[in-house]
Amino acid sequence: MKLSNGVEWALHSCVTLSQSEDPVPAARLAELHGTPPAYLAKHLQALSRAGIVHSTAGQVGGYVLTRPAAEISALDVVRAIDGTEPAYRCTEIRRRGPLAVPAERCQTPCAIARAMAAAQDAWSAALAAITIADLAERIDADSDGTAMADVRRWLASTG
Amino acid sequence: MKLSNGVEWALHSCVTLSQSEDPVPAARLAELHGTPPAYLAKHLQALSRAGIVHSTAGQVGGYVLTRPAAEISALDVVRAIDGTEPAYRCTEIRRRGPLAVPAERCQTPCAIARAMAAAQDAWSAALAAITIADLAERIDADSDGTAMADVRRWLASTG
DNA sequence: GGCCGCATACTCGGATACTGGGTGTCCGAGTGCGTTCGG
DNA sequence: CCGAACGCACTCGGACACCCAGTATCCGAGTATGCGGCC
Repeated sequence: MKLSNGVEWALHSCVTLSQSEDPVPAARLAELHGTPPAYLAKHLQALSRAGIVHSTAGQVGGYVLTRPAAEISALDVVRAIDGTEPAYRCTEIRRRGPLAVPAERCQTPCAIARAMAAAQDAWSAALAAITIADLAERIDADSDGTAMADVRRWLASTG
Repeated sequence: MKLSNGVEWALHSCVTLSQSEDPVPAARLAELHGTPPAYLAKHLQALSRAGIVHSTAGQVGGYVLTRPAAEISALDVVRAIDGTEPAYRCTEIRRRGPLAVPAERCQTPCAIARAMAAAQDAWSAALAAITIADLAERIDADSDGTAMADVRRWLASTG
């Protein structure tokens, strides 16, 4: 099980966007995070499709969060990048082979699928409980309250 | 995020093995589950390397669980197949770019990495709480107590 | 001086190559059983 | 009749192709800005 690398970039980008009222171009986010600009842009498109960020074209265009950072969960971002499909997909092994279970007895999911789904729910719940605002606050705390101010200052500068 | 297909086969195989005292060849497990024999064998090798099953060669060889099914968690099986590496790997974005955090301030993991690790822990805990014996019991309950008996009967038959 | 139109530079968005891990398969090495031969 | 040696069939184990999703990149479409010209 491997999570796309873009998830990390998207989460950092959302935290950064939470510090700016004005649109921030993808190229600028890429510069700040030290990532390939074109590839980061691809993931930002996914965030846009998911309705997490709003994009504006033109000379002073860029990306802005569509709603307050406290209303965007880490789960929202992860699902936007990685998709909503669960990690475990039951292929209905029980309905194959010499001991195949007839279809009419497969109303409820396989017990193994239920266990895996419960684990996925626990994972999702943990991510749903964390918001972008929480992440920004914690990053700030890790740096004794200077990190987010530095980001705001850098975003305001002409680069 | 996508979980290897072999995880499903491995879990079903372990449940099946929990119903047999005698070694069960990979080909027989593949026949019961309707899976490609060679590919299933590959995953059983992983279970063997992880110490979950013991393999015996020779004419009446096959695979046997190394310990009671109640002492094998779903997490053990998943990790044997999928590896122990966490889904989210922090690439230390904070240490790159114009606002790079100096190394001496990176003693603790990034707040984002901590959040993702917490989610992974929740996922792992949910799987660790389920044993192969639990799964066998639930599958039996789903079938009104006939499934495991059918498996035992089929394994005992000469096929 | 104010307003309108246009060229411009910048932005996003999707379409296009490349690569690594998962998928699937095969054959060789090794082992325990059954048979057979000798005592 | 009993024991040991042999052959065998069956098993696992690792090494070898194939394919899709993630990785990375580029160029075209569209838009808000700023300037210049006109009234």
